[in-house]
Amino acid sequence: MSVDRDQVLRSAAALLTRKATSTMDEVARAAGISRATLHRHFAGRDALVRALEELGLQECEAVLDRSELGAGSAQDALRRLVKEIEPHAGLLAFLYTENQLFEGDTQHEGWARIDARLAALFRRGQESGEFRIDLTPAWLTEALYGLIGSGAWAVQDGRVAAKDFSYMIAELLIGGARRRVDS
Amino acid sequence: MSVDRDQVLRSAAALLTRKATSTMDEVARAAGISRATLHRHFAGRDALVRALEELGLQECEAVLDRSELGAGSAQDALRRLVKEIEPHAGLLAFLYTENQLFEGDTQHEGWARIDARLAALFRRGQESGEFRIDLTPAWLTEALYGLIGSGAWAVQDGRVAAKDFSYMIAELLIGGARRRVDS
DNA sequence: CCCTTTTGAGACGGCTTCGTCTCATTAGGC
DNA sequence: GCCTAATGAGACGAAGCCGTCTCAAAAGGG
Repeated sequence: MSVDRDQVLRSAAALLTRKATSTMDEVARAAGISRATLHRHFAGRDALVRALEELGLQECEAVLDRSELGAGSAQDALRRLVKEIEPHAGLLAFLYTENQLFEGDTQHEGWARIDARLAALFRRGQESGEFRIDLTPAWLTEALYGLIGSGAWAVQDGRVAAKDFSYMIAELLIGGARRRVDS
Repeated sequence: MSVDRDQVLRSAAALLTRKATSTMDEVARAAGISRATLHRHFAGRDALVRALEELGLQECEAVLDRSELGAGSAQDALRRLVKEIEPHAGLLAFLYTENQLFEGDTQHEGWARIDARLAALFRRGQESGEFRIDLTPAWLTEALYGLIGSGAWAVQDGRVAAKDFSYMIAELLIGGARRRVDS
């Protein structure tokens, strides 16, 4: 009988990804439970969003761990990362735009850790000579977030095929649109 | 005495860019007018957003015209485009995320025109051999929107210098992160 | 088979925002 | 200097959503 908190979170993530302004009632219905039960597990909307943020952080940390960003070439590490992060792209896109709403508020420190790990990957690529040095690691990190969000929305609306998601993102981020003469 | 409608729109755009959930009262105060006057010019919040969408569309069309996307190399055309669109990046970012909220609703047909013109640019680059053909024009268009949004937010939060905005976007989109061995 | 725990349904008040309205004030043309 | 039109300030009800509460029903363990 007891509600699976994690499953509620995941269904909430899926719904809020599609419609970021969903009400608590819609979130509850999507999870197949009543609004009362939803409130018993999450004190309020803020608590729900913060729990989603926590979930997103955990997923990201896990993805970063699995991707072994320190191994092999930075390019391949980045490809592994994008591939691994694909299942969580929707949640990430939601959290990314949600963060823009918290104007003055201090953001969760966990994101600083994620940002640092991503920036370190780009910096490693620059130091090894794989990546160009005129694009800052901070910007590449930001661009990665943006492309993940764009990709998630484009797939959701059918503008891009789901199977191409990780390829399109990784290739654009790594190689850009220009046709390569070398390699 | 009479209120300058266009100026109200622009201040609303600037505010909503920073805080997409601003109330009508905040929008009015930001424009230096009363809520009553704001309502005299825009029937409601929906009307305001739609007017902003119209403004964004006009700006985009104007930018596309000024950029002369058909002239010269596709790369240079894209660089001109990004440079020209910079002043409107905030409004674009707002409208881009706002569109995600209108789940089922049919979006303004004007965006289809913009999309088509952008996709045509990327297709031209592919046909001329400048751009790779494994990234679809639709995805490149989507990625351009995403990077503009990310860039606008990154500049707003101070993670990227404002002066680097167009360079970072155009270079990443065109050349990617990989270091080029050839020219 | 009973008893405890969890859930669902719904009601309730409160809060925020919206859209409308009124009325006094002010700006600016004539 | 008057007259008209626009504006500001504020009140008002309506609507939507939230958070809490109650109570009956259902589940599931012992």
